[in-house]
Amino acid sequence: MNETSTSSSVSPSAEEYLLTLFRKEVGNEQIGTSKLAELFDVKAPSVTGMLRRLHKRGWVTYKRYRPPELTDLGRSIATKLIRRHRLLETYLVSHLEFDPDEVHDEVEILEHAVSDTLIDRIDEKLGHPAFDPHGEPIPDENGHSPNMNLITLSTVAEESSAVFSRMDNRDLGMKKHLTSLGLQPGTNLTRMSSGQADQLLVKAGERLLKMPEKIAQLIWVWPDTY
Amino acid sequence: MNETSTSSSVSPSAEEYLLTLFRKEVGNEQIGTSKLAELFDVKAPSVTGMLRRLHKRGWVTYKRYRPPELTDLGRSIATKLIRRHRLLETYLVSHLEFDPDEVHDEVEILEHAVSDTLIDRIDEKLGHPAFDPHGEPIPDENGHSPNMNLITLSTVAEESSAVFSRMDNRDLGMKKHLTSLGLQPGTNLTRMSSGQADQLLVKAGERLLKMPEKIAQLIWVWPDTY
DNA sequence: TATTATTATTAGGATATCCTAACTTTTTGG
DNA sequence: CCAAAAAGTTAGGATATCCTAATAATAATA
Ligand SMILES: [Mn+2]
Ligand SMILES: [Mn+2]
Ligand SMILES: [Mn+2]
Ligand SMILES: [Mn+2]
Repeated sequence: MNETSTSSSVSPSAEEYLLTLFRKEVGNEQIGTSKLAELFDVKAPSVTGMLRRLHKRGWVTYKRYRPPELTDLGRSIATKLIRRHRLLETYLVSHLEFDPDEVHDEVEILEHAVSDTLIDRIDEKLGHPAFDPHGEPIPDENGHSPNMNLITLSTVAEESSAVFSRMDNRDLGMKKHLTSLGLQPGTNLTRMSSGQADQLLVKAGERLLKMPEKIAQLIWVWPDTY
Repeated sequence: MNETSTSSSVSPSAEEYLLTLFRKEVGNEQIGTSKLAELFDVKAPSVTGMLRRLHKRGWVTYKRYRPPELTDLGRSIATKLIRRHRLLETYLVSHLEFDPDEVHDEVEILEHAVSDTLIDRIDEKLGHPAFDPHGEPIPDENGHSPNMNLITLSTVAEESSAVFSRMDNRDLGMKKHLTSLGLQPGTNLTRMSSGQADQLLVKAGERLLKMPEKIAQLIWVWPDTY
């Protein structure tokens, strides 16, 4: 049923490792025993032991004295965790007055305790956000990260159109503002020519909007390519 | 600093025991090894082992072959946990569309993972509620439960109103029945005069209900006092 | 009250996580 | 290229939780 079925349950500690390895992988970095030990505030032999267990479970490949790598299974677990983490951060910031800078520690623990059901409700409540309060992409239910080949509205050529995809949602005020103007994910936008340099003219459905260049730089769109 | 300082940290399992013992204590019940084992889905020797650890930590008194009792310290820890539990249930129901009947399992895990900060934010967001969605009292930050001068609906004078607070929730069937009639914790009820002795006439919102005296004896309400 | 049934404990192990001390491999830099 | 330094592993324990099998205490009942 579940394409990424876990088969055995993952402990919070194990989840922490997968999450960390995933983040390193995304950043094209590697991480060894002592860095992991420092990060988790444990001693090196504890890391060696955990890596052996993770390897036995099929979540990482591990050869002694070599930096560990995620397996496909491990990566799929990590992707789900990243989704949880980022949705939770987004929720705490937007619905519970957390500061983006203080939210991480709370979530580092919460992420291991919330059910899929709760995550789904939060996701809905948030309107399926694509980015967390730090601007990091939130993978969807299938583990796919939002397409990062998006361009900003400000780089769309005049007389071309594009589909509004997402905004840098670190700015809550802007989100409300744009929504009130009728700009939502999916809205088709056409950039019209405007005489001014620091101002765009954007057609959104019926509406014709004047938009400051600065705002347009924060709006990510799917260019109409063909 | 912390008047009920824990000194050592409490594991989720230990918390579960304290919570359970607290609930039994409130209900003037005792609970022994095998009931606890059944409740936690472990075998009896695991319970004995845990009770010895809890005793060593000073959270319960335990003499072999005798039912365990909370110490003052254990009770103060449990009270905080009850507060968390009930605030979380209240929040999930009122802000995340959880059904009162499905919320408990989620919270049973969450309660061990949320920080005091998050609990405070939730409490604020909810406006410092005194009762959870099941009508159970929520202790305040100091562990004091709201005054429960509840009376049964059957003792409410005719032509007086009261707020539905809780029902004897050992009877699941009745709960469903009342819910289907629109009676939930928080519902304002007015007892109308009815000619009959063993039957009440109750106005709940728009509805006018006939209710057997026996049922009314199981419904606890907050009388409209002024 | 004597016997039986129920309930609870002890003994002896397993697994997960973490530790210190001692040892090995890899990396570095002269 | 070879000896330190750095990084990583193994050996041997500790604690928390949980298990099965055997044993003991308490409660129920004839
Ligand atoms: Mn984070
Ligand atoms: Mn975490
Ligand atoms: Mn509950
Ligand atoms: Mn719990």
